[in-house]
Amino acid sequence: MEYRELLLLGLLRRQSMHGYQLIDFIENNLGQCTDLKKPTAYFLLDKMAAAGWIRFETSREGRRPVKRIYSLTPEGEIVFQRLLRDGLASSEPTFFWEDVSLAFLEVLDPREAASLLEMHRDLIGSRLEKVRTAPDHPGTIQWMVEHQVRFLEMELAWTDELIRRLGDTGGA
Amino acid sequence: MEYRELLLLGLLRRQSMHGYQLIDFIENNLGQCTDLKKPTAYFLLDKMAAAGWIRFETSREGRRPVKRIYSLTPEGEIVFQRLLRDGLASSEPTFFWEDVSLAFLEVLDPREAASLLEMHRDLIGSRLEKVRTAPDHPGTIQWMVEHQVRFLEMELAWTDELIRRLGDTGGA
DNA sequence: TATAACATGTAACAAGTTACATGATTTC
DNA sequence: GAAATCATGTAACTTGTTACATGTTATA
Repeated sequence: MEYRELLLLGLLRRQSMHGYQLIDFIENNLGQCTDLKKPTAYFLLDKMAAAGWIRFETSREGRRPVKRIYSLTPEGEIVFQRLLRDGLASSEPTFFWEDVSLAFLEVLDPREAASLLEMHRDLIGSRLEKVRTAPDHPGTIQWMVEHQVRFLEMELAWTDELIRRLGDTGGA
Repeated sequence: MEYRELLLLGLLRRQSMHGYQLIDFIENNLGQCTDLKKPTAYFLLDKMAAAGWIRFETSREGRRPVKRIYSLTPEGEIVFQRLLRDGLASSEPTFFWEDVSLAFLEVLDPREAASLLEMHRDLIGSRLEKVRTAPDHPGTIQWMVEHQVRFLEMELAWTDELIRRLGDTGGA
């Protein structure tokens, strides 16, 4: 699924913007939920403009580099509607590659394993705090953030349980 | 992190095997938690053999293609131990790209959105059932599977709540 | 006056996937 | 005799990242 395209189309649908603005919004507001990098964004904007999904007007302030202000075309709206429906109804498997370490946990001394997992838990904890304390977003964008919170809470509880299990083994 | 390498090293550490056997085991036993494809596996085995992490003996049954039976070298053991510890203590952000659709949910009629989310939920439900009914695995490999179960349960509850929220909006 | 922010890109690389190629053996 | 399984790979492609390039304007 072309989620990056969907994201850009959806944001442009709400408001015409230039590339830098889009990237800035995504980094500052959705940085916890996405990771769309600058060159990727510019590349996709070019691609979608070539495909006729978006078009741009150029504008210039002072002698700064020319800005391209992108907006959705009618074809872009159709693509947006399609991607939105496809994305909602579908479900791609999520793999936790980090769990490969979990699979071989028994190799380590339970105490060392527990202390490593405590570092892991702390990292999750600080991410959770960051997402929780972030300012609210308008409309259903907030639901993206909420989902991330639920996920991190689950991860925290799960890691705590693993540490407890290791404690039971090690203490026995 | 080189989780695919860690997985192969860890499995070879428990038992020497040839490539096909490894891939077969991963597909049939860890198919719900990983997605290591055949060419990737063969490529990584070559790479790790060249790096001296594993070595192989060739064996042949009848006139079938020669098998390469891989086993860990002492250097491979060191790499395994390092990757294991790094992987356990670290934590990389998990992004839910599917949630981009969620961010623009308000665009749709709540009833249509709810029915699309119901399809999404059913897909998660059937995945959950599949993981739950899979046979148990020895040792901490089972923890990988358990984590996946926890995750899918969370996803199911979350999707159900979204559908309920949409119902509240639509009914009011 | 140096640094950060504004604004847009290119080029090279990395990782992994898909589709294809090869050929023997067992099972239906 | 056809299809599935055993066993190993190659080549081309896709996707996205990192590092680099360019030049302006506001801020410390």
